[in-house]
Amino acid sequence: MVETTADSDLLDLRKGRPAAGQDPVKRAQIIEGARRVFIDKGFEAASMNDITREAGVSKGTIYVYFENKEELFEALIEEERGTIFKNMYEVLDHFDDLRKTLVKFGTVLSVKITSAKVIQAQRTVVGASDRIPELGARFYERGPKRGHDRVMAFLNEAVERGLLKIDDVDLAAYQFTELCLAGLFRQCIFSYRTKAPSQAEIEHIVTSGVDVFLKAYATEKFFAEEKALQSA
Amino acid sequence: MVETTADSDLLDLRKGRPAAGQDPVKRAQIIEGARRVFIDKGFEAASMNDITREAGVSKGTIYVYFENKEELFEALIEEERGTIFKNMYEVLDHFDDLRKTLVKFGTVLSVKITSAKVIQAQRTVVGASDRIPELGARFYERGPKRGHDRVMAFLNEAVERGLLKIDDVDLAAYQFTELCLAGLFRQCIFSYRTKAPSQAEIEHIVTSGVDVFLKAYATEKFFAEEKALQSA
Amino acid sequence: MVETTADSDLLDLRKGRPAAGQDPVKRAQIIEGARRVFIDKGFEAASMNDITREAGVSKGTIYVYFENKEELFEALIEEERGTIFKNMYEVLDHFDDLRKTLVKFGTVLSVKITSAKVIQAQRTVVGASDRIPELGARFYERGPKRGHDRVMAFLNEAVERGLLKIDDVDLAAYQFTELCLAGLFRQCIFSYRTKAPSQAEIEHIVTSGVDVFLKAYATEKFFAEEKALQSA
Amino acid sequence: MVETTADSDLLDLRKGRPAAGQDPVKRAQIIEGARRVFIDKGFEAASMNDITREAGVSKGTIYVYFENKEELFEALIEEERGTIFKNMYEVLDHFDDLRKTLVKFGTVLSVKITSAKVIQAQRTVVGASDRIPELGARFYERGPKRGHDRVMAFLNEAVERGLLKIDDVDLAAYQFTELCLAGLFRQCIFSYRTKAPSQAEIEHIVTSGVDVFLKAYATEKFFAEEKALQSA
DNA sequence: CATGAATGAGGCTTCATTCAT
DNA sequence: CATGAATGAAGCCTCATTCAT
Repeated sequence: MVETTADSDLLDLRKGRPAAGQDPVKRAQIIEGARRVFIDKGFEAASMNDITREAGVSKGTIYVYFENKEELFEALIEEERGTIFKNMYEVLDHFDDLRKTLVKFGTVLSVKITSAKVIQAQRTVVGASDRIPELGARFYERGPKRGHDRVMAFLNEAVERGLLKIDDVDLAAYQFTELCLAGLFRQCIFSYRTKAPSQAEIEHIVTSGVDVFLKAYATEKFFAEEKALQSA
Repeated sequence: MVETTADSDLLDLRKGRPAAGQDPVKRAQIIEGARRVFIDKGFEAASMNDITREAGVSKGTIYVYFENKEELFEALIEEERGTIFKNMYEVLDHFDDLRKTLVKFGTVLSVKITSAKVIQAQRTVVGASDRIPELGARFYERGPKRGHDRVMAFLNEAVERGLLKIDDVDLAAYQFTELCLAGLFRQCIFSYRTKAPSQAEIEHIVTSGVDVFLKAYATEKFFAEEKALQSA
Repeated sequence: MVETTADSDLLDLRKGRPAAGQDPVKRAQIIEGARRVFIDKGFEAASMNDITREAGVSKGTIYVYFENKEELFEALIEEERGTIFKNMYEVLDHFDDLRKTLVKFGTVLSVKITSAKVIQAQRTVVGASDRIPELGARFYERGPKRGHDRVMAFLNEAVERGLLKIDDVDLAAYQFTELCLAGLFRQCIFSYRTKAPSQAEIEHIVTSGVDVFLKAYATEKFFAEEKALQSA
Repeated sequence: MVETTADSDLLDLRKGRPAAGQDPVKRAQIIEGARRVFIDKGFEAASMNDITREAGVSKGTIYVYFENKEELFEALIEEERGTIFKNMYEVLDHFDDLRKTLVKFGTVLSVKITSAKVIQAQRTVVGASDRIPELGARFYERGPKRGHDRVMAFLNEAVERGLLKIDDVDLAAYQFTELCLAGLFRQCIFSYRTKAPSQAEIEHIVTSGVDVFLKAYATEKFFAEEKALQSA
């Protein structure tokens, strides 16, 4: 699925100047300025003047492209969400070695979610979720929730192949994700960790998480196949 | 452990008449007003006037007790943290039946962390963590982190008793906690869930989480004892 | 008398291609849009964007035809004045039965001046008269004042015919006009009346007004003739 | 009837500082600044900054005393109305010589309504009546309308005394007022006249107006008494 | 020439903080 | 000391006007 800026396909690329609020370059420029300011200061503390300065556009122009501060913020968050979760689930597309796939995906997930940029964006969303609850809900629904569905689909396939035995796949998918993040998310989002975990740390956590997950849900068949593979 | 207002030990009790900002009753009154307003509206949207009204104190008085809005907010968060995490770990104090204890503790933890009030408080902290990173760090360190240490201690005891076999107890403690929350925390904090999970749901999640945890870490001895107990 | 756009005689028609701001159709189009917006919202609250939209012309084009917002407004008011007072005095052109003529004219005058559209236009002019005093002055001079002159001329003729006896015809003309409006103008312009008076009400007022006027100024001759006419 | 600033009687004059938005001196100060600016520029063109400067109070203070710009404006207009129409009708209180009383009252009325200050205030009200129709309506109702009622009462008394014979006293009252203003109001409000009419001019108009009025409505009895009085 | 996107000064309003009472 | 009226900087947003296309 391709994540693009909303409406971008409506833009006519005829010669001449684009219509008001239609120039994708300028829109991107505004969003980029907004990103720097909003992500850095949060919704309330960010001022439209700051964004104006950072984006290098005039105040009036921003208001041609976005109705008001809140809408600009929401557009930014949508963008961020698109960027963050893009390409995150490709690993799950080709069913290969189960353990390896889980580790690989868990690592990608963990690295992404705990990267400095993404944490800051999530912090911004959380901070604004009180004033604009739908914002956080939409972010979660179109971001983490979709990822969760992909994980469920993947686990279901593994069940069908007789490699896993799971009563509640929905719950198991959550468990898997949490095992891969094991504390990192909360630490990061509360600024307890001020920088992203190292690759090594993440690998350690994910390997262990997958291990726990498989010990709980893998079938005899899975372990037999794995043993066979290793002795080969 | 005694939970007191931060800095309270810095207050000097020299002389007879209490110095400015020394009356603990008035202080509590201010904090209580601040709680209602800050938790409800978030840091930026809350106005000192709101707090004044809610606390029933004059503006000047607030400024005697707290340097400024930010400091008042920080003091409130300290208080909240104390309230939230108090009495949360008592279950772990008496080592009894392992599975039961884990389920009991996991339930308490999950209920607490996902309760509407606590989620809102955490959202407020997260939202402010960009502007005041130490705030979130301190919150995490004195709240969740301490809990984590208690869990570690508990797991270590179980290991010593030969009931669990764990390589990395620190990591296992995180895994346990996350298994008990399985997705709930993120769902709540992003306002995807707008109300706290039901008791039944939490029990389902915790039971399953403990199960996974024990399948991964429990020893033969543990299972044998458990079987014996059940057949008794 | 030819009512044209003010200044129209200043437009030079030199050369072949019409100079900037010369196309009278486009000019009318702009004025028409301006009318709808200015009359509806008043000078300050009307935005050039509104006018642009309403007139179906681009902003740049408006600024070719009119120096700025104020000048456009003044041009519009000139137009309005022309429209309002055109054909208002025809009744006075043919000297016929005095009382009937006065009633007929008074009615036309009263209906016109108190019609919703005209009241709104006058309100707009009055509201702008502080900022642009000449605007109101010109409006009055070329509108009501000219009407007043026509009334004076008519009264003079009646005096010459021996039907009226008037010391100060100028004053009498004002008195006549005011008697025909008897309170309506002030009520309308202050929005105390929110809709135009009914035909019946106006007729009642005008009939009475003319009666008062004639009792004060008509000669014996007039009354004798009138009596003769009635008994015939 | 005493016209005072709204709520002024609620002010407690206890020692110390007055409550927020309660200090009548400051309130008057703000209104005075608002008067200068609003009356001079009209509602829309006046800026709160102008008023701030003119009143010598800070912006915040204005907003303690008045909800917003519109409310401040309305308060000002109420004040103005009170000031304008105060003491205007005292002449009618003691029934004395009819013609003299009418002339005296007509003069007071005419002088007042056409004074520069009052005209400007009325212009401001008219200009704002499009945006805030109730404002103009209230102004008219509590100002000119009340005056009209007083005139009606006076005329009724004269009718009862057998000095006047009037079918429609309501209409006659309007006619009387208009005869006393004979064109002046419209001339002033449209800025055709840029300064108030002279005392002599007003006397001329009013004398003539009363003459017309009496010729139309006075009884034989009135003229007989008047004749008797003069020959005495 | 017409267009309308862009500008940025300036409008109304809020609110953390101060300080006279 | 407590109070809360006053301050004024700064926030969001509008709109007359310009000028590149």
